[in-house]
Amino acid sequence: MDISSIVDEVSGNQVAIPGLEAAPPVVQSAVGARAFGEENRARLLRDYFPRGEDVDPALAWRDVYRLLLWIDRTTGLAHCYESDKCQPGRPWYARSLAFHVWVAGALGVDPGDLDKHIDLLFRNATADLALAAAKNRGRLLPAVAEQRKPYEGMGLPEPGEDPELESIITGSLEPFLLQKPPSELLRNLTERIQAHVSFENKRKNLVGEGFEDTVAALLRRIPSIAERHSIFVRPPLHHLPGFRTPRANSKTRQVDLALVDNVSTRRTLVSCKWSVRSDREEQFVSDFRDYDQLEEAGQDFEYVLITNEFDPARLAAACEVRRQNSPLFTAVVHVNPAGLYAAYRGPVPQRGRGIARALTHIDSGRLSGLDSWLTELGNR
DNA sequence: CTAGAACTACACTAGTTTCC
DNA sequence: GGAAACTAGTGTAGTTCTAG
Repeated sequence: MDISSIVDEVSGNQVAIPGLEAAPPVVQSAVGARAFGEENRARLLRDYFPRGEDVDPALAWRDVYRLLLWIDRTTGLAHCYESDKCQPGRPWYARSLAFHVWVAGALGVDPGDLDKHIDLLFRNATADLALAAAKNRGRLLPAVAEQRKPYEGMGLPEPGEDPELESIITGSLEPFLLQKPPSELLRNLTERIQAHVSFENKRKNLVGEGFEDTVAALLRRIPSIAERHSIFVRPPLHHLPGFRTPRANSKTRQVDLALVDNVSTRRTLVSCKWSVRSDREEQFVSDFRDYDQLEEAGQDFEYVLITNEFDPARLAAACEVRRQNSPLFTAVVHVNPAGLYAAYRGPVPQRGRGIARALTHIDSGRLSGLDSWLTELGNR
């Protein structure tokens, strides 16, 4: 089937021009001990954005996906949902396919090349991490020798040894092997495989605050917003006007992101969550209650959720959750609802009550996109 | 009635930050 | 310098609900 026809169908107003954009290089550079730390993330973001260039609110979502979206290794497709539910044959595989094709088209790249154009933050950070790890390994070698010394000659396993994995490798390759590979080589191979797998587990440590940093970086590069607002990343609440310091023995409260309008002093507290779990929906309400209790100016403040969640039920729940007699969130913002459309509608008809609920919220504007939220913010 | 969707709850990994 | 505390998002399993 011709891919471009699907792209046209599901990508809405985004024009797909496969191969148009050159893949940005993954660069390695010197870094301190914390590859995923705030400082290194800030540096990676500075490197990513062209110096002195403004961000177009309508296209900001592209930067979010280029920086943060990743390929699920088990399916080879852009990640939009838990990997177990995305396995071939299961319902979310169809949605992942549709989303993958949509996002490639919307970014103007070939679906087969998408991996080279996204996940820049993590790929650069892990390159830095690998560098730091290589440095550390050599440093610890003398200590390792010292620790193992008393047990010399007892045939203790070497670090990194994984007999089961080794037997899988040798077992499946046996018909093609003239001889058993040297154990040194096998251990090296298993270590590399383990490192490869464990890299993926580190992603969650970057996505959380990395998403907050990315949104802040975008806000700062949109002149109509930046000129009018003070932008705070993970500020203690009492650093914002109109919020008091917590009592001596209670913890200081932080919020993911905050915007304060310099003219009207309107305050917007933002919760940035790449994805949402139902057991953390509770947290939205209790967070808000805490914020509300620290408010001392007697003024309303906005509470906004920015997310890339794809589960329709969770999105609908976020749109519908209430406190007292009004919606909890002033706005619920998805990185790009067109991606949701692509996944839910796709070439294969979708069923399910959650999807219908989520689509209602998109159509009504209750669930908005980063583009319209940023544009509206700039036009105030 | 049944398969799949939705929900719930907890486990897990691996990072940063804080405190001594 | 290192342990403990904290935080993030994801994995996963069991249960309940619901559309066809």
